[in-house]
Amino acid sequence: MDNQEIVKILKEIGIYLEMDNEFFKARAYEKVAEALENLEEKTSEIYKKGGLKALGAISGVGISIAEKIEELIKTGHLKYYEDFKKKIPIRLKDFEGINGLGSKTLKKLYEELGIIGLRDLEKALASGRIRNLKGFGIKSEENILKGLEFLKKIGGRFVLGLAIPQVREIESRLEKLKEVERVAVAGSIRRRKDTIGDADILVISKKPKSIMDYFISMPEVAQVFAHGETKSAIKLKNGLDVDLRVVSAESYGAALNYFTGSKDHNIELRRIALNKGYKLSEYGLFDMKKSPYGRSPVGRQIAGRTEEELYKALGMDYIEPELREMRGEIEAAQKNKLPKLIGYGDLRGDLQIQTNWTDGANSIQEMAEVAMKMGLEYIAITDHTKRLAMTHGLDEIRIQKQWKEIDEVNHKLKVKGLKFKVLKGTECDILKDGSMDLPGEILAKCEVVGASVHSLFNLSRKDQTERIKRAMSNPHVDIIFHPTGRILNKREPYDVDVEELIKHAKKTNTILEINASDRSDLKDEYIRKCAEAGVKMAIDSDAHHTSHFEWLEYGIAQARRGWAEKEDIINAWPLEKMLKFLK
DNA sequence: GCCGTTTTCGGCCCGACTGTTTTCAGTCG
Repeated sequence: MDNQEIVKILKEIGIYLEMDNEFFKARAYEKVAEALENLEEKTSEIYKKGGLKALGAISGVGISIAEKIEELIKTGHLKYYEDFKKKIPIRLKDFEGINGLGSKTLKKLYEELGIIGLRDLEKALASGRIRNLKGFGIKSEENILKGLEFLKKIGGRFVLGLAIPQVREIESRLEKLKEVERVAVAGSIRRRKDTIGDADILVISKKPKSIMDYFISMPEVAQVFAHGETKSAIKLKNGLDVDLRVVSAESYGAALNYFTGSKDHNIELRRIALNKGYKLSEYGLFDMKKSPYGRSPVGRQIAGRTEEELYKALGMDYIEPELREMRGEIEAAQKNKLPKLIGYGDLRGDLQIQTNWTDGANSIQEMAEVAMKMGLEYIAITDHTKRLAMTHGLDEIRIQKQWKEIDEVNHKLKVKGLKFKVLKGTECDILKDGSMDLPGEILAKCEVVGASVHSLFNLSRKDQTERIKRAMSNPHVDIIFHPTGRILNKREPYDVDVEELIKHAKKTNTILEINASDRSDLKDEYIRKCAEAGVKMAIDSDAHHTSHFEWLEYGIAQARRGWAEKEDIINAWPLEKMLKFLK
């Protein structure tokens, strides 16, 4: 049984416990589910190695839950869970993501109307049975109906790069309102998670009403969930949920911190505050002891105007939003041991770019001009190779012709007195056995050799790992592009032992790519492993169009989420140093 | 159900908004 299945069952137990008003037990199960979700190692492996004791070492796992996990791993079943299912046989997964349907409502819908799946729900809505339930009305029926529509249409999470432009557009329109003093985007967007569930926007204002009225009546609004003086929530026509909160300047830092999350990070901060005799809320950090009136229920505000003073008052260094995932950042901040993250302006080059020689839209010259405007100092042209026939991939002859064009572009730049450099590169296909799609003598003449898997995604884990390791061992291969092959919301990664790849990258001095497009590959956890292992990485746009250089920002964001510093990223280095490092 | 230097019992983050209510439960983040 893999982690995902265990996580799903633990989460469902949490929902069942909520139905029985066992909130703290529910939270205990949820916490373990979250811990397992972030676990690299398989839970079954942990159990195999260390038994119940090793399970108990996982954060939040005590005797009771450890035994339940043991039962799941050993037998594939869990009586405790199945008893819940017998009592209330709802397909909980069906209702995930429908706004407004929580555990209590689901229980009621089952007990009163026998609803166990989406189809039952649709029928009940159509026949008007829901609006006649006690505690329900026309509005509740409408809300469920709308939630259902969106679940069918979109369902799930947005890729960061798709959500950010739209949210920034709303942000800039809010900024122009005269009642608005300041706007900030918080939530998982500020943490730059690679996919996001919704958007949170904060506004400082003393006159919230007109801002809220504007917000809920924007042309792209599809549905209004909430419309209050300090909080409003909407769904956009494209399915993205956006929350807007109005806060005061005194509370801005505390509110920004609170609405940025992550939830677990916030809970830990609040716990630390409590231990110090403080209370932390989105309104600020309050000292409950030192109130002039003794132990007042309000307390005296000691921080909250800025995030910086908040972290300081809690006795730790400022933590960048990208790190706030409860992956050791609080402990590191307490010990002054946070990494100095690579900055958003630190990239000097881009080492994966396609042009109209293959499946790109623009010429080498055009790509170079825009890259220069973006502030880069060098790019590598890395068109596909012949194996990828649908892109008209380059063979030995055509790539040499391309080199001539690159020489011409470089010459023109030089004549103009520009320092910008275009490098000769390739995105060479890795064949089934790990050999390369272009001969060694051609690769030897490329300045940057990237190697990619574009075929046979379903090889066994062992074969896929060996295939890529062999490519790494090739004396010409500098970088493995998009090492796990995933595409956000579209394609799962192929089965490959990334830890083994990281080890072999270290051994062979091969660079692993952080692909900044919607592949977001490597992902943050692997980036952190690379940084820890001393494996260097490259953040590349994988641009197929001049507009795609903007994606680099998302690649840097993921690198930061992986605790990467400037020294870990070779294209944050000056050209000479970078070239010297390549094989 | 978990956990611990306020510790083995008694807490567990905390507040806004909605819809259906005559005072609040449910949901969300």
